[in-house]
Amino acid sequence: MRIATWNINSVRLRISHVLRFLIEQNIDVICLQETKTLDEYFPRKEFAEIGFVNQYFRGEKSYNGVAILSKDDIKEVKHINWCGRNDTRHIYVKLTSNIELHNFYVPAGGDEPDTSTNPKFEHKISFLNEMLNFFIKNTKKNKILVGDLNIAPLEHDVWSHKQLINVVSHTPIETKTLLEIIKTGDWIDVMREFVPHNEKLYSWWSYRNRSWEKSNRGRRLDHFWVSKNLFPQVKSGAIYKETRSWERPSDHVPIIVDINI
DNA sequence: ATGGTGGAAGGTCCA
Repeated sequence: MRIATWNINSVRLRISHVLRFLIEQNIDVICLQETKTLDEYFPRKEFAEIGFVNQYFRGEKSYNGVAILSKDDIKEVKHINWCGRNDTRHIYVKLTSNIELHNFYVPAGGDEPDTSTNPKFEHKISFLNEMLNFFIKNTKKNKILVGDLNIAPLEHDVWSHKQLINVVSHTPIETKTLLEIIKTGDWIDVMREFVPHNEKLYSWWSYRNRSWEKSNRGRRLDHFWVSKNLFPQVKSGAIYKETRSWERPSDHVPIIVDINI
């Protein structure tokens, strides 16, 4: 089974990109973040026409929004309202193989990395602490967690560890908490099993840099984790950078993982 | 130190 995750920054604007990607890469299950549309406007028909007939999504106008679309049946769908907000940042399903697949869009956190002055950063840290507590209690096997987690946890997940150490997405409180979630939840950070920790690895390049590819000031904000027991079944993991060069791209690129299930 | 761009909006917030 080939599972992908992608923050597409508007599913309606980017529908042709997503369809092209799904077809060209022969994806079976796609997890989207930042769909940015109400459910009534979600492009159901376009996805169904290329085989993604099982569609589960939660969206809102302008902000957030997550979706899990699958060619194969899905057994159940749920979500959690993290931090007591109904803000469409999470959805999870049970695949027919009984694997629980979580799709997250973690708050970006605003500019100032100070929980006492910046409510957005406070929200992000609270969200992470709730994730930590949830996955400490929920240590079942057969889980996958993907999404835009808006944190680049390792030194070489950013173009300059030194210059970004006080920039939201790479501050110690964020990276420490994310690594703690991985550790206590018994997760495997799949992409870092395929790319050594001393090599740069990014999934996002800012729109604010026109020559994004040449300057290559990226960050690894998007993630694909599997519970430890599943990792032997993972056959490949790749960040599909090509989409960043497509016309009017998302600032994030997809991750593709092949897993025998 | 600042601003750079893009998306949903149709002003302004968010990333």
